[in-house]
Amino acid sequence: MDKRSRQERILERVMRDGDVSVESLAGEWSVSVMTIRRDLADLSRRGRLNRRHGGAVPSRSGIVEFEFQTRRDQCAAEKQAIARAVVERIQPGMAVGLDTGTTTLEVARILPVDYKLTVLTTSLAVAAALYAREDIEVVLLGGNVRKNCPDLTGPLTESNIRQFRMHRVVLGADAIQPDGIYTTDVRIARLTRALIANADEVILAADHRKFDNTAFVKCAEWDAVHTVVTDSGCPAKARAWMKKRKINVQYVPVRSGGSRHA
Amino acid sequence: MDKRSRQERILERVMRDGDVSVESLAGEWSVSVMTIRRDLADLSRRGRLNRRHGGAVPSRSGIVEFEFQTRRDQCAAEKQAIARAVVERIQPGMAVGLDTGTTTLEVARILPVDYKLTVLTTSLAVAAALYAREDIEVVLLGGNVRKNCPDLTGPLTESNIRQFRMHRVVLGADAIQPDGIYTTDVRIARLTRALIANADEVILAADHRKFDNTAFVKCAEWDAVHTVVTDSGCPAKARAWMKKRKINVQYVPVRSGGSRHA
DNA sequence: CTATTGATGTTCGTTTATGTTCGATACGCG
DNA sequence: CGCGTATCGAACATAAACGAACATCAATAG
Repeated sequence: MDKRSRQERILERVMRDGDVSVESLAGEWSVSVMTIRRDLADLSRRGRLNRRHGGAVPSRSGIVEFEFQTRRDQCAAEKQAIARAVVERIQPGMAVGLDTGTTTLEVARILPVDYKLTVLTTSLAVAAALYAREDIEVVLLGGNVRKNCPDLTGPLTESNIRQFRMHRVVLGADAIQPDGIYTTDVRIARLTRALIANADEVILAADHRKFDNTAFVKCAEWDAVHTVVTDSGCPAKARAWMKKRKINVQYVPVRSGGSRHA
Repeated sequence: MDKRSRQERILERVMRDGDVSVESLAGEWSVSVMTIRRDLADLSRRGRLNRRHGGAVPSRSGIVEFEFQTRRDQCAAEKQAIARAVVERIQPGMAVGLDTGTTTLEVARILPVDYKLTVLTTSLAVAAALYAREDIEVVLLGGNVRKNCPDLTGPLTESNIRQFRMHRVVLGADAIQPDGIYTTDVRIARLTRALIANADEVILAADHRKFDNTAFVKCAEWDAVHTVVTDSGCPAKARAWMKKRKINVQYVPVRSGGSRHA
């Protein structure tokens, strides 16, 4: 148990139990009380909890609202396969806009080397993934950092997007319905519309689960989307209405065991 | 077992076990710990896992960590002391601009809780550090992600800065001379000037080593700086010319043995 | 064959994480 | 309020881990 994970666990316990004692924490991982004291001092300094004599209490008085992003990535294999199909639609030298989300993040991770791409994104995770890439120019579109989600939104982001024309824009989505694409956050929806308005070609990358989901905010009509890339788990019903509407869809085959070996 | 496949296996183990130690990995393929360390540094730089003292843990998508991969921070103690002095000059409700650099990052890390601050920054590290803070609104000023340094520069950043008026701006610097403040990157210098132009009060936070350094680009004249916060290791010569110029300086005491020059 | 390159191992000074000691401080109780 | 006890944190100590620099070896190119 290293320092960082121990501090995370301490936070979890503080949030769950309301208050914790130095002694009990020290016992839990068999470390000295001094180590725990240092952890608490650390966390307190960063505003994650409040120190008390003998222990600590949650920082926000009573309100426990810290969601740890423990939710595992459900369709990891599908997303990787989709990402591979998406990058085939990206040519060297292009300016590519990457939306926020785990699927687009997967796209960022497997962008081919030496394509001399310019990537524009609102996602801090995408920026982090591409940060070390010498061959890619990364433009982070400024804005307000969203809580509980590592990305940028707001009027600044919108006006920034309008300054760039992109050859490709890769969109994620929370829900896909016959009447359009949906997301759960109105701020994200505004950005999605801005991205679409400034893209030559819009690619929607979404695993099959998105076809069963519902979400609040419509962020695009179908005529704005040029290509949909999804996996072969896409329900027949969805395939039917997409075919009917002549939507250009690519179904990526996914092996049930996931992708092995490279 | 070549490097590439070994790194893939490392990733598999990190994902499966949740965390791994350098030692155990080294044992697994009978390679030196240095090789594993290099592998982990590699993978960490690409965002595939997060480094921990003694090993590594999975990088959960949604958690962003930017780290300065530059050389070890030499004046860590001084910077922390300086940061403490800087935050005393920040009041609740303020809009604070934080320049890029390790000193300003330290300021971000110890910003008091429940000050309801708005922090504007060009530093991805600062944004990542404040990301979890519910009580702070973080605005990341968009721009091009600089290579080898987790921050944003370029015309977009400059025009973004001009959209905000800040109560305080905390600057770092690479070199401090009698005729002004210097930095090594002309892009950063442009941003520094923009920040100064939009700030009510400019605080220069710099450890004593900066007074011995030299750098290429002048980014500010002395009349633009309202306060300098440095540590007590500041050379007498620098103290003299700052006094002569009536520059408002705060010398933060640093515990014994703080500075170990070569 | 030799020069070059990339991966790996080795050395060594530095940093980090943790434990221990001890005087100062805070708490609880009468 | 005063007292005893628990807790605190600065200072010191130590072992492990770290990474820069250098050395070595194998594969490859010229």
